[in-house]
Amino acid sequence: MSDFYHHGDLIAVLTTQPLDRTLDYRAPEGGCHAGAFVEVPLGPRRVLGVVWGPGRGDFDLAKLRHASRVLDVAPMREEMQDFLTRAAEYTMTPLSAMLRLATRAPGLGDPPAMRRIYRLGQGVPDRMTPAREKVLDVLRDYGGLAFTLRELAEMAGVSTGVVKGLAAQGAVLEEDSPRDLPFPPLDPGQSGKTLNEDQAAGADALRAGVASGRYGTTLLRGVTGSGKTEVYLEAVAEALRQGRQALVLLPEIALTAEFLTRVEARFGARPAEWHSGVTVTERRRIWRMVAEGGAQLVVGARSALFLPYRELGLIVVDEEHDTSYKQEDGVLYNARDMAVLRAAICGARVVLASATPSLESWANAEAGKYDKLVLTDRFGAAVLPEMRAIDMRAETLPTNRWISPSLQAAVTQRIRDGEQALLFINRRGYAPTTVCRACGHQIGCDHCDARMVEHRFLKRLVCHQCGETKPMPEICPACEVSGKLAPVGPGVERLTEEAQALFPDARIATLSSDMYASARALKAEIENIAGGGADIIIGTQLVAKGHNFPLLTLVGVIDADLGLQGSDLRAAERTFQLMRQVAGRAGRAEKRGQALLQTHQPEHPVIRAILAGDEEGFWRAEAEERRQAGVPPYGRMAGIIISANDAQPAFDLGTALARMDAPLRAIGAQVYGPAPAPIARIRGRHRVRLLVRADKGAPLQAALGRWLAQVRLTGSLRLAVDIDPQSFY
DNA sequence: AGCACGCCGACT
DNA sequence: GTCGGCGTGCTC
Repeated sequence: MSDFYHHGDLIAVLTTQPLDRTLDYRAPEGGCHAGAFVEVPLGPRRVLGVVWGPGRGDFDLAKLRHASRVLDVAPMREEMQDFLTRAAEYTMTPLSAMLRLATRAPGLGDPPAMRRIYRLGQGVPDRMTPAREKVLDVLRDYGGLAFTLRELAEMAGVSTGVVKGLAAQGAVLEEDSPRDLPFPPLDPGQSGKTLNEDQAAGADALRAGVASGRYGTTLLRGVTGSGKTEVYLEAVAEALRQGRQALVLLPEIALTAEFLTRVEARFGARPAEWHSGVTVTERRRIWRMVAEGGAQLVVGARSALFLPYRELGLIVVDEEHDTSYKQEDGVLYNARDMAVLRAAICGARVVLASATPSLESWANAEAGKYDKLVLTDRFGAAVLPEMRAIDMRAETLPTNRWISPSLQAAVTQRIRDGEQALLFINRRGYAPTTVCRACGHQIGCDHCDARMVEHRFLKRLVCHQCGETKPMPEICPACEVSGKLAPVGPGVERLTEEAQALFPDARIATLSSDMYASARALKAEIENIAGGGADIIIGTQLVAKGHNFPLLTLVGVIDADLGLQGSDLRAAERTFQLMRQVAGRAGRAEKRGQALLQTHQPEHPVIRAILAGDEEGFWRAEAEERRQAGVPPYGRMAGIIISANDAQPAFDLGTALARMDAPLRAIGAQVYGPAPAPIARIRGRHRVRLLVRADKGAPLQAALGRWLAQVRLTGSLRLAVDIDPQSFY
């Protein structure tokens, strides 16, 4: 805490308001440290800000106002300021928007909140009643622990009045305690699962990395069931031993529950859990405890990267290839890349874990920028599934049927043997399109350009883009003929219908995120299935994400060609990852599994690489194509999204920008477009996209800055830069 | 982000 | 004449 500003000193404050610079203020009464969270007057309001440094001095001194007060939270550390600054520069996002990500905790300005808790007292109640007895029993059972009024009443099965009555007589003690309690300590000394030779060597390497106390990234590769989690938990243990904090990022909230259980088994307590589903009070507690050191391990979604860690020693990015690490609205950032940036700034280690790494990470490891660790052995006797293509050109299928006779026979066999089969289709709903057989009209969303997807389960049409729903119309909205609207193509619900017809005696479970009211209901169903509660599982992408089904020995991929078409440069990579991931489901336990891919192009290089299990071959071929084309990771790309209330001004601005491309040409970059953006209309706004490609070492952001500074946005025009865009089609 | 200021069409 | 639409600019 070297930089201290005395009352009245000139300070620069970064506020959460969307101003792309700091504002000068005078230091508040009592002074403040650099990094202090302060409340400052701005126009008629008071807003949250951080003391970023000494004032710039370029504003009329007479107009300067004083910061109102210093908030009662730990000041932002210099490394966090660095991180936000560099993340803002990289993503070309205003710094204030980055600060908003870092202050997404409610009640930051409030004094530490207290709450009333109840514990066992010495007093004896005048009269003992059954209800009172129940309350005292609960407190005795939990030896000395204290609970809130509601918790205690609920546990005892009595009304809160009973607890109050006991408190009035001293049989129960009423106390005030801070609401934001530290998390229970994790014990790295407990022994974890027994590791095999391969895993033990991996764990040693990761531990040594953490112990070095210096930045470094390790790509941890291991097929499903190879014990990746156990291995990187040893790196977490080492960070805890060093007294440093650890962060584990997971791509999907649905995965956290299972992971938390594993952490509890390894370290004896549950870590802090951070994602959008966590309550407001819990978020506040986590934010404060992370800053004060009362949380050693955080498990969460990408936004956990912006918590105020005091002493971060390790970041694990699990399933690092997962596309949901890329934030696609608001601040556009890739949590995997930001994790590496953050670690580099604060001297932490990064572990990127995946069975099927992204090509970016694979290339970084090949180039020696990342360490490489490969886990090969699987637990127990299970081996990789046998993978085979079903050539759909040779199968005879009636219209509106998608399960081939070959796949049907394989499923029947597995059920007969008392095993489970999974049918994978990456499409939610009943049918992806609804077409009028009278006029050919396809029902689209009124707000977007996306097609509406029929969901029979919800009895509505749903737009998967904006979430808009409407009832299924009786008559065609175009030609007004009634009764001619027909579903086209398969979705997970329609596949379930087909499976019910083909396997009438089988117990069929459908796993699709929109069919469960809550994450808890979904988790319960997953557990039920894992315990043998179904013979056939029909699922979307959801099942590709790490759940463990011990009885599952057959995976049938309904449409392995989905994702191969299109000009998306990552299509092949994603298809490969998805197939490997799904295929990894089968045969995790003792039985040898099988994966069957229904495809119309069994000779396609991606399908062949999957079938051959030739990962290195796939990556090398794909890497070479990208190198030739000069695209990521062998070149740099940025998307420019221009949006407006009407399509024309957006297109005009795009065209104008494409013409004035001198700043881009100066660094050897090219512009493509304008073209309608991947989603040409969102919530009534029209979107146009330009793509910029540059060579690997080119100063892309600086050139983009000079290029875009040439235009001014008027009216409803908005412009957003997407560095390293994920979708190209 | 808010909020004020300011410049043009529809109303009392 | 004035009320109010929102497009533009400022906030230390």
